[in-house]
Amino acid sequence: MKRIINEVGDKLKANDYKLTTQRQQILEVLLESKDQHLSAEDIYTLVKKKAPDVGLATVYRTLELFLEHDIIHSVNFGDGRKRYEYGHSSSGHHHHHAICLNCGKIIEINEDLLEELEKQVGIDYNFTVTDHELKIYGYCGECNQNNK
Amino acid sequence: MKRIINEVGDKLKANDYKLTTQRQQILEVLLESKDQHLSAEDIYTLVKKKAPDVGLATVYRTLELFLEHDIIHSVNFGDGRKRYEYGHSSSGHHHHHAICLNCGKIIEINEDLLEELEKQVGIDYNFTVTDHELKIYGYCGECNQNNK
DNA sequence: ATCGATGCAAAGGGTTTGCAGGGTG
DNA sequence: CACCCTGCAAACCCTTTGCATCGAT
Repeated sequence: MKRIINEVGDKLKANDYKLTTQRQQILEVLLESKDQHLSAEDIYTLVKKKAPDVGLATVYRTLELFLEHDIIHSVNFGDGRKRYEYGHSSSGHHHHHAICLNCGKIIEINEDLLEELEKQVGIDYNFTVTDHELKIYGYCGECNQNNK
Repeated sequence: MKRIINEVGDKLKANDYKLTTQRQQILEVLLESKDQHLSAEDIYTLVKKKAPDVGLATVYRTLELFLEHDIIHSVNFGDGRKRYEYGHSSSGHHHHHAICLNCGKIIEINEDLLEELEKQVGIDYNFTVTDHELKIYGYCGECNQNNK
């Protein structure tokens, strides 16, 4: 984790931004909760445990900064708030989300069968694809079980 | 269009809801603007042309009602407001959206190469898929042109 | 000493809700 | 006349912004 923090620090410094204490703490929270899909408020609460004086505005401003520098990316599950995850979208990581309509659980999907579709879209619609986001809705195994 | 309106009316009546004048007008706006990705406010403005007395709350409540009855579905492009389209998601229609990061244009994608992925997810994650939503980000032909 | 970064509180934008009045069966 | 539906305004939630202060070069 230390390594990642340093990398982020360097990336920011390269663009004349600082990795301040608060920013580092926010980054730490994100790294400690990978694949948790935290909202800004979630992050705020977690950071407050380390640094009670942090402000919600700082969290928002930091997330914005991280987004601009491709340090994190955001996902929108349509529940009115954005979620944030460490890692940039263009890294080829490309994981998707399956959302259970019953319990709300979010499952990471690591298949990536979309290369072909991306290529096709580029050709058919003259569109240069830089990223994609796939959400799959349905019912998870547990909820299926319980509804039987 | 008349036919669709009647169908919707029947569907609502079957569940003890009425297709009131306002609801019908909202439905008409949605039918007249297919593939336009209207926000609630957009719809409100358009309905106001037909019926200046309509309230924004009614638009929201009607959209909610239509959503519950699978008459429309909503998409979230991450710009802070939901968009609404006539048609339910489980109809096999399944069109996707390509969003230009420069001009914001939204292009309908009608390919559907996701069946295979859906099947795989069902097997690998024990997840019953009912719907999916794909957003493709990048640059449209026009914006590519102009940036050269 | 400068200039970005922070915390607080207020403002903003989209959506929801409480309530009293209106319409329909 | 009962009950749903409506319009209005206020409330709500998440996010952004203004401003004075703080902190690191």
